[in-house]
Amino acid sequence: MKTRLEQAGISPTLSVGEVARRAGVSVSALHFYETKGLISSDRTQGNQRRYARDVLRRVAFIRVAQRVGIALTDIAAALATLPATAAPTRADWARLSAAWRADLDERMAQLKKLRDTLDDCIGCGCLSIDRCRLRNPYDKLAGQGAGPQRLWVGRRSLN
Amino acid sequence: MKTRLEQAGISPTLSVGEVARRAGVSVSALHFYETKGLISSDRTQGNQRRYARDVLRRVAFIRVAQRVGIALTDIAAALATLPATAAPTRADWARLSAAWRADLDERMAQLKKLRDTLDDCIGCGCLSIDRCRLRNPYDKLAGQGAGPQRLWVGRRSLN
DNA sequence: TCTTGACCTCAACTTTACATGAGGTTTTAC
DNA sequence: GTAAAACCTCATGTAAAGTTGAGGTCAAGA
Repeated sequence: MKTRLEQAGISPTLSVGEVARRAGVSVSALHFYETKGLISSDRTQGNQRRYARDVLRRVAFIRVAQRVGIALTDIAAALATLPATAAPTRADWARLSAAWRADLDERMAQLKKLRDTLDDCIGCGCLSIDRCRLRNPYDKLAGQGAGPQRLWVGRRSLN
Repeated sequence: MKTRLEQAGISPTLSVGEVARRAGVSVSALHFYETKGLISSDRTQGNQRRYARDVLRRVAFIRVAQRVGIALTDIAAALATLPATAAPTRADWARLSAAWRADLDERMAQLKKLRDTLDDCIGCGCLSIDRCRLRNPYDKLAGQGAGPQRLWVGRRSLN
């Protein structure tokens, strides 16, 4: 007997294939995220994955964060602050979001600076000297956990 | 006999070590950039690299571009539009800059959108549906060359 | 029931962007 | 003129973020 959700085509849990299709990522990527602890699943008797619906939110978050250049390990660290047991509340997400706000602000500022001054800055040669703010590869990260941390904005870790 | 520049500690060409120190990258990275065609050098009798001073500008450009998530192959393509023979003029850099402007604008907009709406968008679940603009992984790239091209903003190529 | 498509694990491969080390040569500084 | 520091090439290694494939199991529809 199907629930009303199921009759409406909405099952209470999702298979990998469903999540892959709906989140726009590959099945292997989902497996990979699971090995890295970014998402988790229950299993059926037959050992197949069944995801709670909030996995879609998590995966969306992962992709968006990756898109702004944040490494999976850092995303994992952030996601680890969400309750693993139940669907995170809005407040949980908001807290996580706040933790990243300073970092996102920094990235934005850098990008804006790059965009606004690329002509002048490169043209005048200031990119070639050490003091140019665009060239300074380090900056502060919002205290995520304890103490100050370093952020290499390129492709490295936040830690 | 040294030139006045040399007497002032400014030699007309730079060794790898010098470039590495001044540009804040490793020697092996410079070698690597050279194999990928992002920079080039003359050689001494003894086969050691000697760089023209504009290599500093190029390397600075490379790092900044990488920082905003652009892949080396794309950076190489952009740098290939600069004159290889002589030091690029300000206009050369400006042209290159203009070619990237739309892309940088897009990235900025995405980042801003992410920052501004992370709370609401994630909290309300809109990140989990397909229509959310933050989740749309494709967008247009400023015509760099001929015809429209696709941009996967994550870590993939611009092409 | 039975078959076909979706899943499972695990190992091996891929790409990007370098780093490291061996073994040998050049420059520079005294 | 010699020794140390810097450089050279080439091969191999590394980390991140997956992908691909083999060999086998599960589940849903006719």
